Amino acid sequence: MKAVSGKLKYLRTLPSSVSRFHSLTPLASHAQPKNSSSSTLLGEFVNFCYQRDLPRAMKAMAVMERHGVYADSLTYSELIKCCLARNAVEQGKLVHKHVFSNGHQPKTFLVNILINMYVKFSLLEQARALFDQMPERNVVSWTTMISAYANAKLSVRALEFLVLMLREGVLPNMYTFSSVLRACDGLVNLRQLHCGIIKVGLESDVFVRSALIDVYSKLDKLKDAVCVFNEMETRDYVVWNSIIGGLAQNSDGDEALNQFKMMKRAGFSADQSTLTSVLRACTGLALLEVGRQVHVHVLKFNVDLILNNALLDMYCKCGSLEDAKSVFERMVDRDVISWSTMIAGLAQNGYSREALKFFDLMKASGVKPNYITILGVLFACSHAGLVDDGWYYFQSMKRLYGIDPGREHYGCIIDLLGRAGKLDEAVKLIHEMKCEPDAVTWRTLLGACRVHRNVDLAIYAAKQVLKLDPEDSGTYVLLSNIYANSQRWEDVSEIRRAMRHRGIAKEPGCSWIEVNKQIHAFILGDTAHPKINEINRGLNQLIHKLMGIGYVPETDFVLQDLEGEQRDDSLRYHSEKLAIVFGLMSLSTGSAIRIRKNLRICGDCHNFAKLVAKMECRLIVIRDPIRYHHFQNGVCSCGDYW
DNA sequence: GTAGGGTTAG
Repeated sequence: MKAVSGKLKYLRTLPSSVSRFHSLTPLASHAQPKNSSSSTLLGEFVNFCYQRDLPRAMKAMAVMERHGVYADSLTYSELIKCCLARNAVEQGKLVHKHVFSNGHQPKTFLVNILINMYVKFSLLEQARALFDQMPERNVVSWTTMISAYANAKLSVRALEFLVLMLREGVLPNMYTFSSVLRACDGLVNLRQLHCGIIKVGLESDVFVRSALIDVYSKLDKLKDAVCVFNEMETRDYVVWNSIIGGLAQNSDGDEALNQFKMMKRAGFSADQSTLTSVLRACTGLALLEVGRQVHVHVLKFNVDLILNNALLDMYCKCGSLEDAKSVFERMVDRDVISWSTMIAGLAQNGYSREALKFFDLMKASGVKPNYITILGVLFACSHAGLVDDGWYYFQSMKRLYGIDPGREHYGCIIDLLGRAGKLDEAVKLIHEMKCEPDAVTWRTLLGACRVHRNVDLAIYAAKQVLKLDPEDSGTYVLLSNIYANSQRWEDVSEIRRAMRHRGIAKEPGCSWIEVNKQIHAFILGDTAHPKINEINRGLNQLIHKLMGIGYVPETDFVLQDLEGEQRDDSLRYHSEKLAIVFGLMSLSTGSAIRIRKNLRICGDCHNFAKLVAKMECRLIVIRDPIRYHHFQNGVCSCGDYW
């Protein structure tokens, strides 16, 4: 065996030169390396690497190591790519050992690739060890580590590495910033980073911009996100997706849909991410018909799980469970989110038994429930008044599924006990909670007090709500009504004073209905709708007809008007009543009337909707901020508890 | 060789 000449070591072989080695006999397992020349050995190895023949390349590499033969960095990078593609962790480690085995320090380029390999194998410690040993680290070395930490949600470490990098005098590039932005979980850091980006002149990079848009919207700074978006001269489809996603996730569905139109106008077509966000916007706005239109485009991506989950949720939240079930049945894959969406969707829409059946099916299919799944299950129990089942699931969730009950789970049980009239037990549970009750917890109890007309406890619960959420106008109104009903005028004026002092005004009730893919909004006392006179006439006639079958407009609203619209002459014109009449006028006979509201539905409107549904033989679905009400044949799916 | 966007509750 001839000694290997220095020239041969780290011979630079470009991919275009691969053909040079094609004529060489491949290194068979029985080949005698002793008879092979160094160049033949190397040639075969290079060939195997570029052919992505991992087993043979690994064998050849072992032989080379025994003979002190080494290839060039580019060939090793091909081999590492091959290990990554095959998820061959052990082989990857051998390559690492091999390139360091001749006592030479490999090129920075190659070490960066090895670090990246460990990162992709989720072996962060190995990546870090390799990084620490490097005599020289360039921007790629630093960015690879920063990106790894950002992916692993180790935000502090990612930011720390940026600082260390700057201290070492390495200038971050657009890759560094788009990586580190993902690790940014505070506004102060974000503002600093944004300044840094502008300072080094990278603010026009599309990757950096889309990351900025994303982080600003995740930190609830939508205005800043929109600002970054508007300042852009060139936008690509990811930038569009970032802004549409940001808007949809921040409950600005209108603007998300608007930007989606602009995106199409700018010549970009929607991909899975775009459609997911558009569906989320439809979900928030309860736009069933627009959602159905989007569904047609979703069919192109029928194996995309996230997109299908968003579609499921859209149908559930728009109150069309038949569509949701049909999508669910056709899905190729279903994960815990698909099942949880169905369980919560069925429960919220009043199909508790079916929700629990889905939970059994989910377990049978081997999918493990998570925190949110159990919430849906408990919600289903509380909705159907299944006190024992609810308790069972609540008390066994830790043991069976390893999930600690959180505030929301307690909330479901408080609701369950409250619905069953067990108010004392509900209060006891609040005091026994392992986590601090919040405004939502107390509001849940307040809801139960409203249903069971427990004035003293309602006052107590309302005070607790206001301690934790002093801006909650609905609770002020409710408390003031309770005091008024008990002739406690001093307390009434105290509440009004507090409201004035804090600048809290009652939010006007608003209902939305979708007709011909257009949203029609009705606001209490608002006469802006072009057909308002016709609607008012229709409403008066309808009320007259309903009174004939026993409708008595309610006047006693204390403890009924939980966050609902005002109790006065305008009661007759509550926004959902206007929306129902408009629905009757505009939608074809027999089609469902679907309405979304910003406030809880009041007792009178609830009664009104039940009777209209019966008299007109219509399904009326009203989604308030908490619950869904399906009115059919004179009854509501909520069982008159909300 | 290093980078950006999407799903369940509240």
